[in-house]
Amino acid sequence: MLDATDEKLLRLLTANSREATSSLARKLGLSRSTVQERINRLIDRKVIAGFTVKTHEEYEGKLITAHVLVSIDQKYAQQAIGLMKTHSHIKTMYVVSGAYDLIAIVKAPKMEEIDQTLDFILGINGVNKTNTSLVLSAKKES
Amino acid sequence: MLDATDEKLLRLLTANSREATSSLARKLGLSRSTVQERINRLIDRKVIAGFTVKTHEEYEGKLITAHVLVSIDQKYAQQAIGLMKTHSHIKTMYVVSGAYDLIAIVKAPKMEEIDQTLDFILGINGVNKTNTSLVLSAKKES
DNA sequence: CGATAATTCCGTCAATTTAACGGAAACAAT
DNA sequence: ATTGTTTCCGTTAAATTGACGGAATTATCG
Repeated sequence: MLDATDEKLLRLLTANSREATSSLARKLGLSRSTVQERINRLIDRKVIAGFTVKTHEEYEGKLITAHVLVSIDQKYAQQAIGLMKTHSHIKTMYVVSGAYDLIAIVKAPKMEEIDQTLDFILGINGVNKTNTSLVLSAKKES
Repeated sequence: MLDATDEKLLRLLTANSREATSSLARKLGLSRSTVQERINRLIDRKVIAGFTVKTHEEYEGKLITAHVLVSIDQKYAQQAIGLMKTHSHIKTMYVVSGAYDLIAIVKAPKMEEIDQTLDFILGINGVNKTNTSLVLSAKKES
């Protein structure tokens, strides 16, 4: 579907969508018109939906984020997921396979609330283990 | 902080960050150079963090996603992060505190490529342990 | 295999856009 | 009124773009 050049182009545009087509072309070792066509193709093929701004969200930026891996007894899984869904600081949840069963992305303005959310998760019936990683910084954002 | 013009400009750029400065200027009723300055000011004032690509969820949706927790020797950390940044299937990276040091979000269309990416990560100097969770489904998305 | 179609690529030209100035208004703060 | 700051503008040479037609490469199929 996407060849290596498309992916590199996509990465460059993701890093800076305002970079001039000519500049992209130089970095990709292609002619400017080719890059132009590739971008148009990516748009036509619905790979690229558009170009936008990344804002330093005063709000989002100030939130503390934690990735919480959760291990749950299979028979309590649905119930636990249902409960966690309702918690306001649990922003995203992924059902996964691996050493854990669920990844919960927790965001809150204060560490105290992150703590309380972790306590909430640990208190849920069927949850037997968690592993929390506090996000210090994002090195690459898509 | 932001005047009405800045907000309108921000809205235009959010809709299409690749729009030419001249075109923005016409829509805003300002000279091109003024708009250029305003954009630079927005960047300097940390309102705009960057310009990026919006991808279609249909495309994103077809990708297999894995959350990879990575444990790295502190002294190799920067080097490892630099290397991982360049890998096309590593879409996002968080520096974290906890049992691991880094979380890499890996996305690829085929399981094989996920595998290869994990091998790539494990092969990096200083990486001593990883823990991979394959995303089966998202139960809640922010 | 060979012919044909489709895709990807490139160079080119005229028109537009950009970066980088210096200086004019507008606005505050004394 | 004066000084300083911010926002704005016009101007230039240099860079970039859009829009071609056609070459080179890859697929497709009879």
